[in-house]
Amino acid sequence: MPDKTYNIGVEATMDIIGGKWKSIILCHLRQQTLRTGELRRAIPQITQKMLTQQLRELENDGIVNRKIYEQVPPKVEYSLTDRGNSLNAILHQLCLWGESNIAERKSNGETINLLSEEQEVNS
Amino acid sequence: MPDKTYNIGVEATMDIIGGKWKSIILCHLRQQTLRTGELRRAIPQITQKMLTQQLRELENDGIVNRKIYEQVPPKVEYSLTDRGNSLNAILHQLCLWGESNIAERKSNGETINLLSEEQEVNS
DNA sequence: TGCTGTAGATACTTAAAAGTACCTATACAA
DNA sequence: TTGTATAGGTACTTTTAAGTATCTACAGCA
Repeated sequence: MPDKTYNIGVEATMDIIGGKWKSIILCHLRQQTLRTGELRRAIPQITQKMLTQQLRELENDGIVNRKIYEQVPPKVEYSLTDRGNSLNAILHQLCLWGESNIAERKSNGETINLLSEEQEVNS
Repeated sequence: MPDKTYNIGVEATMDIIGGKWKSIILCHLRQQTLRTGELRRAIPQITQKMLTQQLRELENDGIVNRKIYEQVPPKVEYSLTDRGNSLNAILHQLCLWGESNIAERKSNGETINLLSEEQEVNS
């Protein structure tokens, strides 16, 4: 796809963080390097295929680093690039906004939940 | 859809600003109230159907206000709610990040363009 | 010897998002 | 009287994103 044209900056940014998983993956990479399996366990609903696919795209966009340890069984670590870090600072604000927005809407009587790592649902 | 559960704040935020058009629409509503037609002209590629649909969803999420003037021909104005304004402050940063990211990538030899309202492509 | 964990790839299917086409109704201008 | 602008609605199709199932290869453990 040669020569992609955007009409506004946010369109370009959304091209990078859009979709169901990328923003979630990036938020988990905030402040820490994670192995593939650690990411997968941090985001239980994601499939191996989607995780790999999204990480590849983020790598191609220069947002995450992929470090391969040449050993068996394989070990691969993902971390944010400088560009990824600058983006993640804003993403973190979106994360905080989402949390307070949920709190606001819950106090309005809506039923929306944010699961913390602690309070798991045991149904 | 009763009882939606999110695992991380950014997931909830993306539920609101995700998709191809919403972030763009919101950025255009920054600092100004716009009529439907003004929005449509500001975002030439969007269709009437998508514009209306996305605005309805943003209204349901408490992000935009819809003010109907009971007159013929119809007049409808869209503006940001307080909640919309708090979200838009962050969205504006994503916009700026996108612009500088494009500049960065262009200096790297990639061909990506950001059209300002001035410099139209005359091919 | 067979099972688990590691990090993928690939073909295929399903679900969701976006786009197209065509419809309403009325005021105003040429 | 025909065309334009206003702000939509609705049925249908196409495109894109996401999900499912199954495959590789090797080390270490019981």
